[in-house]
Amino acid sequence: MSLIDTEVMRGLSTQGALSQEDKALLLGLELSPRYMSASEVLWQESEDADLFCVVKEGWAYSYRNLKNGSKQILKFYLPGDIIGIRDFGFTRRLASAAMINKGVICPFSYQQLFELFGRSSLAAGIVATATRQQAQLSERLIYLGKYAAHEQLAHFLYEIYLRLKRINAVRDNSFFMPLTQELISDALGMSPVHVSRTFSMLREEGLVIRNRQHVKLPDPEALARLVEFNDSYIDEFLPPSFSELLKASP
Amino acid sequence: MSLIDTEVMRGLSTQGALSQEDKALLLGLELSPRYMSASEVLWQESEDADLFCVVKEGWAYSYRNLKNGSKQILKFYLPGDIIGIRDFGFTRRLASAAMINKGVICPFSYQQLFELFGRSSLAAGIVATATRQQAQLSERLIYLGKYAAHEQLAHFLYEIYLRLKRINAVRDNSFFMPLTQELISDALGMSPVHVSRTFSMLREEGLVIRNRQHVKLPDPEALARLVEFNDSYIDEFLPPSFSELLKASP
DNA sequence: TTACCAACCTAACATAGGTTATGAATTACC
DNA sequence: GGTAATTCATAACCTATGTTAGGTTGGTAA
Repeated sequence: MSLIDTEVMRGLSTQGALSQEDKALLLGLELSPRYMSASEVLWQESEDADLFCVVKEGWAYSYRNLKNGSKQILKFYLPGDIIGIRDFGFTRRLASAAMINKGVICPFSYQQLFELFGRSSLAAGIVATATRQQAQLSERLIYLGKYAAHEQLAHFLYEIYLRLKRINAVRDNSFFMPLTQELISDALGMSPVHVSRTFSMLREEGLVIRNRQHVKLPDPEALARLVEFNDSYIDEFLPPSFSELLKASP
Repeated sequence: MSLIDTEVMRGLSTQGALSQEDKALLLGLELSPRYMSASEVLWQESEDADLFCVVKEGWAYSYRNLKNGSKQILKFYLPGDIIGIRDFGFTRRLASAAMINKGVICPFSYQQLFELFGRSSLAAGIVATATRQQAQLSERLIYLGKYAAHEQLAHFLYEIYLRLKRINAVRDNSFFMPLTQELISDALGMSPVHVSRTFSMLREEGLVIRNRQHVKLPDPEALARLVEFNDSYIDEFLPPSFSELLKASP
């Protein structure tokens, strides 16, 4: 069983348009398979990310450990699935990964993937963008799953705050946010009434001052501590391999 | 303000490695900006997907309308963000998108993006894979946000069922699933006890028969109806532009 | 000014799901 | 084979959040 049988190849092959050259290229990427035991860890959150894997046998999953001791599973991987492509575009793993039962995985290095992209650094950039958006989505998934309403809202506001700061739209810890509580409720999956209640709570604790579309976070760091915010998914630099590639391009 | 100021460019520019040629290429992609009013819809779910947009002014958001009349917001987009890249790799929109307040957006066609990828159909394949994974994640997000436990579990099981069917691992509506209820609870964000309760419920309704790692769905379609399953995100063919590109490659 | 409407707040009540606990069934390990 | 450790089922109780409802505020238009 080779990469030909994986998800990518299935996608490409259904169109009957994969050249022999491409197939050879892909097979060239294939490193030696690894035999994994049940529960064996593929990688841990925040380790260096330099490869992805095709799951050949067995089931695996990716997950994040939460501060309260529990964990949120992001995805289960079945035979033929690719695991680890999510971190392509980041220097470090955003989530841990482990086997469920015993199986076989086949690793591929990101470096080789970069080379596939050839001279177009733009392609890599687009991929990085898509990847980042996915990372933000994962972050939200985690908060929806396991946190209380006030933690969700705090996380949400702090994320908006960081994203606005990047584009210089924050002045004196205040910013413009054209969202109604109803919109926020649709985003966080809670009722509008509870959004209001939760804002009141945060206000009483002096964490958020809100007047219609004007929001002030008197102590952003306190908010961040409340939610144990991990901002690497918002603002990370490109990994070294990216910049190497970019500098090499004419 | 041009694409240079967007997320992609920020990422690439921080490394100081974007060639004049690349910049010119990007600027060439830029179509004429569109002035949008508040609440104006960019596109609706399941429309043809053929472009993405850079939000230049104003806020926007992507969302899915749910069967119960409410909606789940997937993401808010601030000035400088790219909206619609999520659907790259699909023929149709997976979510709707609309403005929040008035603003300006700048559309780019997918077709041009494909051409950027140049001759490497593999690059496009990798992107498509990453995109699909993101789509599955979004689907989960929606279920975490707005649905009751039995709907979440039904959706989860039906998704596993479909993914296993693709790789021929389903026999007589039965399949092997090496997950404990605890793992499932970590994935769905509910307590293990409630997973058990919910399995009991589904069993009593004759929808799911489960014996340890052996699962049978006597009537998969009934399950699918229960959750109004949209399987386009699992099993979609590549869009026409992809196959054109692939056939054109030597 | 007046009327109207959307956004928001707060309260009272209902309920889905969390928590804790106990026992039964399976599986893993000596 | 026997013992321990998982996994699962079910029950009793509790709490966070949903629901319904009524009132306040602020903006907008006639």
